[in-house]
Amino acid sequence: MPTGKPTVIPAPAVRRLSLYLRELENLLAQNHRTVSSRQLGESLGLTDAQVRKDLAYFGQFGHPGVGYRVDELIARARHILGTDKTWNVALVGVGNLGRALVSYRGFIKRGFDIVAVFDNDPNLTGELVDAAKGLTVEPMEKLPAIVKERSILLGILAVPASSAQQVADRMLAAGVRGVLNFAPVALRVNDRTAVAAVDLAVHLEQLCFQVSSLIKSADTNEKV
Amino acid sequence: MPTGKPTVIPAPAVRRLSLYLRELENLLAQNHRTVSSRQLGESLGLTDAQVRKDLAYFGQFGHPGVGYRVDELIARARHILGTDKTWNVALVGVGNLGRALVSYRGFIKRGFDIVAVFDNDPNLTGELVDAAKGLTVEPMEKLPAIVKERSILLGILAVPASSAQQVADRMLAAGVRGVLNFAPVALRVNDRTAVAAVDLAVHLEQLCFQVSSLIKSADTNEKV
DNA sequence: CTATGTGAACAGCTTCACAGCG
DNA sequence: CGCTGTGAAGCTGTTCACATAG
Repeated sequence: MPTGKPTVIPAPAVRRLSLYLRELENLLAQNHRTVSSRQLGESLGLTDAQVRKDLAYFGQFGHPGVGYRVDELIARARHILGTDKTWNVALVGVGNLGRALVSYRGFIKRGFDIVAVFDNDPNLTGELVDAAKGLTVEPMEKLPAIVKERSILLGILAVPASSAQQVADRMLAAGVRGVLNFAPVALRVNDRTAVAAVDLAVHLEQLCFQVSSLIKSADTNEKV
Repeated sequence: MPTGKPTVIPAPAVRRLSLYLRELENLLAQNHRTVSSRQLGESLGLTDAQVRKDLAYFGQFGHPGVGYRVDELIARARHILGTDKTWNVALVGVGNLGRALVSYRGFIKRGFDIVAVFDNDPNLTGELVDAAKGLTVEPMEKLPAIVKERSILLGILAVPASSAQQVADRMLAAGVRGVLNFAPVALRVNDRTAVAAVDLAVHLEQLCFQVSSLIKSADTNEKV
């Protein structure tokens, strides 16, 4: 028997799928029943062809002459991304950023529940970090037990760069399969594990480059 | 006279330049004098050819037989990205995330200084958000004056999705030329302005997709 | 002999344009 | 008609392989 889905999906298409999903949820909140590839593309700065091609990678769920049914497409996108069920997440590092992430409401809305919080600092152990959930800070020693107990597959790393690799290693040893890394270092992990990185300074830096380019080209046009 | 630098630089190369710079600063801290394209690539999961090609877009600053001088390359990369001088930044939205970003140490290290903080909520006005800098929360009405006064070109948006567009509009009207958007919506801006977006839930979602793929392919291999 | 810089080959992604369906 | 799905074309980015410099 040949493979059921032979096509390999381009990484950029997967990234955009998240954005489509976000936009679709906004549309649903505004009571839109259907949306065309043109509308969806416009709101994200993409062409209609791009949207159709992307969605076609994941299956055929458009309706010619009508567009895409919003609720249907949301369900499909969630299923493809894996967020049609809630994922339990562990967070390590109770600094300013860690605390903000624990109380960030956007996660639970999209299928992620931070169910355990760890820190190396014994002074923080037991501190209540989320009153609504009754979440308190656990010591790192408890990581393996809690990860297994609560079926945690995803981890958020909000520790300083200097300890990021070592904490990541402990997460993987405990059974975590995906790490969202906020520390400004590249992590080394085995090929059974996925890593996504968010470097806040890098994002500002990229913005800064874009702004510099804008300013420079404005100057040039002025002189011409 | 023809254009001095005819080549247009690929966006992925610019993104990677930030990562090279970060890695180079780590190397400098470890007292490395030079680095080869192979070494630099390995630490970031890239090929040596990719690194050389990227750096060549920005100029010729390698030394055949030796590699790249770390301090020299850092200076060049900073100059290209525009972070060889410090940028003043305004932050809007003093929620959990906003507070965490104000006290994030990673920004100043890389050339970004949050010099003003705003919030819509009058109850927050005057609150001290950064003791070291003596930064207090300003009301939105003061945005235009303070942006001009402190030569602010970059803004960080840490407000709810529902008010993000409107706050962005006010930032642009005040003279901000680049916006780093943490709200989960696509912003509409004029073409004189740059936007970079960080959607925390989207990053987790992408991670989740990768993990699902890993688990799925492991299952498949097991059966074969 | 080591390591860069770069044309040329290759791969992958995006855009085009249109057949086909509701 | 309107709008999707999709081969084919076009374009952009990556990898290769080697001339060249120290």
